[in-house]
Amino acid sequence: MKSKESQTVIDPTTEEKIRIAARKVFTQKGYGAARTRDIAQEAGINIALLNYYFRSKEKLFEIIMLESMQGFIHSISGVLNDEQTSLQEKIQILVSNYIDMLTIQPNLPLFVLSELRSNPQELILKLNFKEKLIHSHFFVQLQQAIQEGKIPPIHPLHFIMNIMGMIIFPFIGSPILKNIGDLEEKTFNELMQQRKILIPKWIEAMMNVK
Amino acid sequence: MKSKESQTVIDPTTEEKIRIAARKVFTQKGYGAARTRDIAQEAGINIALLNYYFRSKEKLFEIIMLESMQGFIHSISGVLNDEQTSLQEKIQILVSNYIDMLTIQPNLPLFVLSELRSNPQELILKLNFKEKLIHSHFFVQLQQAIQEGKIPPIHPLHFIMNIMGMIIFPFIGSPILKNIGDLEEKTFNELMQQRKILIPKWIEAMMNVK
DNA sequence: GTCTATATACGGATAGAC
DNA sequence: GTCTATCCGTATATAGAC
Repeated sequence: MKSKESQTVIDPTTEEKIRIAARKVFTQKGYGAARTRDIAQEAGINIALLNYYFRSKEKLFEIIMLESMQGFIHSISGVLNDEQTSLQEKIQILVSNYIDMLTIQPNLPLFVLSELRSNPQELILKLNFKEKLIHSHFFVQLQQAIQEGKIPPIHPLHFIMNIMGMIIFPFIGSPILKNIGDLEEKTFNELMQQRKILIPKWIEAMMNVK
Repeated sequence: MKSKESQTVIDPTTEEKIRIAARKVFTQKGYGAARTRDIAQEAGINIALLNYYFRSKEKLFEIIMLESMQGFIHSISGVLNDEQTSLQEKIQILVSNYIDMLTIQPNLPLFVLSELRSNPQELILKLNFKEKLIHSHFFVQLQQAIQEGKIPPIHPLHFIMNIMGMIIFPFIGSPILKNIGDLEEKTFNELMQQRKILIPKWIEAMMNVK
């Protein structure tokens, strides 16, 4: 007789099948446009069962959203808090990991950012994004570099905006960018791979601008 | 007796009131989550009248979307095709104009980019984005600079991505960024004003990276 | 746990009076 | 042109059988 543990490896639980389907549909369409019918169909079950497990579309959504963001935060907080690496090394690793993640889940940023606008405070506060970043080793190093005059004395948020913008924007804007550059999915991904090396160099160059 | 022309100045036509309301609601919520009831209420009229003028939610949406994107394209194509300005000058003006526009309409990019994902081909092709950019004086200058070795020989799209990312991302990510940086609307906008000067410098620095 | 059938609510659109 | 009242399809959620 199978234990619940082994089932999760061999064959997804019904609950997991729903989770997976929900993540897919929600990230593609957003909360408002997603239909529980689509999720149920994608999971190979029916709406009644979906509600049996998750009570409502809204509850299901909250769980998926929280999971997505926690997964993201978890994946970067290790890098941000590694006391053995320099600022430059952290940026390199961050850029590389992030681009790999987005190559697999290119719709995630637009989904998260869209929903954050509707829900503003709640989720952001719950995840305590701010404290996690500000108290990270990365942020300390960044401020230190500014104080030591190694980096121009501008608001540290400018650097965060630039790094995130250069990494995330291509994925958010991919429909336009692919059109402009006549790119297939494959070529687009090759450009993203190039950016793993290029972005850290660009950021370094920026940091020397006075 | 007022002519229709003078009415549009003194007091918006009903049709215009609906347009304005629709733009507001659509950009805030996206097509799927926007309710015609909300639009009607925002415009101070009722659904019947909305359908009287625009036949359906979908038709109204198409008009708003087209207007938004045409307005945007029109506002930058002048800059991109000014044969009197250098590449650097174009970037300066572009960044400045763009940031001013987004300060007024901060929700526009997320709206457009979200909808483009659902509708992929249709709108992008209709607007002929690609041809307009590729045949612009800006793009010619960019490629020329690469050929002359003034800029590293990477895909020109990388620069487009960087410029757009640095300008647009802060607005798209503003809920998170404001939270991280403990920023009020006013302080956020001050940072955006700073970026009008900073971004062109950063781009110049990047372009010298080999 | 999982299904079918159904209640209930909501949203877009129209009919028809003024 | 503008309104009120209403229709009808669709979406979420639940009841109840298996």
